[in-house]
Amino acid sequence: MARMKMKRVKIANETKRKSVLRKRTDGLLKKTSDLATLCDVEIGVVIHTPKESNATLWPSPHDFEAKLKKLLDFPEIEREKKLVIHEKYMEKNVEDETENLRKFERKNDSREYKHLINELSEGKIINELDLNQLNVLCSIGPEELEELVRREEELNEQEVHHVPLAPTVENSVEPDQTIVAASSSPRTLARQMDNLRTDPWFSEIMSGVQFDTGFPVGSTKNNVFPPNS
Amino acid sequence: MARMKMKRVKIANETKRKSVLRKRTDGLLKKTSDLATLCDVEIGVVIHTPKESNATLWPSPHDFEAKLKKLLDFPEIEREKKLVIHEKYMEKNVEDETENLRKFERKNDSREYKHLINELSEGKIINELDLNQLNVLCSIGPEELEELVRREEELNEQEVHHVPLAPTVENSVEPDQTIVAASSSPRTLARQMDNLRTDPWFSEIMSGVQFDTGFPVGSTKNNVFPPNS
DNA sequence: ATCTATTTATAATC
DNA sequence: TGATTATAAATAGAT
Repeated sequence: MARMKMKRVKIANETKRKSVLRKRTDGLLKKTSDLATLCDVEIGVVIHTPKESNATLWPSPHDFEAKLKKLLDFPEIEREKKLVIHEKYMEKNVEDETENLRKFERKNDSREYKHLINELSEGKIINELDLNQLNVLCSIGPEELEELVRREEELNEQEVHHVPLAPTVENSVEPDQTIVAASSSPRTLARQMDNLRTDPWFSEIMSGVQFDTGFPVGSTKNNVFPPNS
Repeated sequence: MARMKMKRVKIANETKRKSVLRKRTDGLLKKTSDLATLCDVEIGVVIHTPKESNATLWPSPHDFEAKLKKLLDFPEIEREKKLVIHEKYMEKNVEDETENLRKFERKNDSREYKHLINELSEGKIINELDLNQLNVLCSIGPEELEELVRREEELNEQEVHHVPLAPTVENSVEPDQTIVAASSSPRTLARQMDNLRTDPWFSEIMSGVQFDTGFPVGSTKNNVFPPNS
């Protein structure tokens, strides 16, 4: 930022890292404060340094708690529907922007989703797909969906229950790079997909990606920000 | 910031305010991401627009929830954390500082927690208590807890299910402005309290306050709460 | 959504 | 730690 452009990787030198943490935390919280004031929104921030045994909360612990409570006290389902995410700056997703774009450019490549359909037919569960694959999944049209259903039925005739259609959520693993589509009740793959496509929460996620990459997934209107605005 | 220096007050024009919200949220989350990467820290951000029924979470809702769950559901892992507040950019906290201190001064007043026990016995749920009351709650010792349990049991014998230990969420009434107390599973009051007392997240909050105000809640060393930490 | 003139944030240095 | 300052980033207003 100053004097020199920094690489977006963990700072090796510990002293420097701590210095940067202090300065940037100040900066971040100032911006946070400004945003909260200017736009009349409530913001909570928690910064936690794993190795150090402390966390920074913004605003005060009391207010932070209140904000969280507001959020957490919504029933889970309702809460999910209210969430809008910014994938743009996902943690550890900084790697290669080019690679990202390249992947997204293929999203309309029919071969891509046909391959996906194959994988899905063969039992790959939606939970295992990465964001890009989910993105491709979104571009699957009605015809392809029908095909998917057909192939699924074929498979089911041959070997019932072989396909793990109702994956359980694995809480013990932290799927940071993976969006997990959790279903509480068993569904067929096609049903699962359809649910996914019409799930507002998922829509939000995908539209968030869309916004970030500039590659529309669904509707182009009012996706990322305040749905009610 | 550009073209003109802005006043640090709520932007009157709504269109402009929303525009600024969008832009600055992007900026804030980019800085958040940078900080998390550069300094290898975990950061959670929630931006909530009171009148809108959604919130922006960083990182993804999934990861954000995972982080929270870590704090809330797995006490044993995060035991020894101490909160540090940044007062620099605290939201309007000046006014009630005195009030805060005054309340904390009473924390060791036994009458205070006996009154609380009364209220609790009468069905007041923990979620409804404010931070100061929770603070008092913390100073309740084993004997008092037992008494609390006794009284609770008495009440339960007399009128089962009358005490709203597990309130339902009222979604139809603008929950954005209200702190809704929801428990996913019914608990006894004593259990609830015990959970609270051993909840590291809560501990953090309380010790953070302690740290913040300079008024020790419990011991000045480590935490207010039961060892294990 | 894009484009600059400016304001901010901050990396390096002391 | 706390300043200083040259430079990178963010962004207000206009398009």
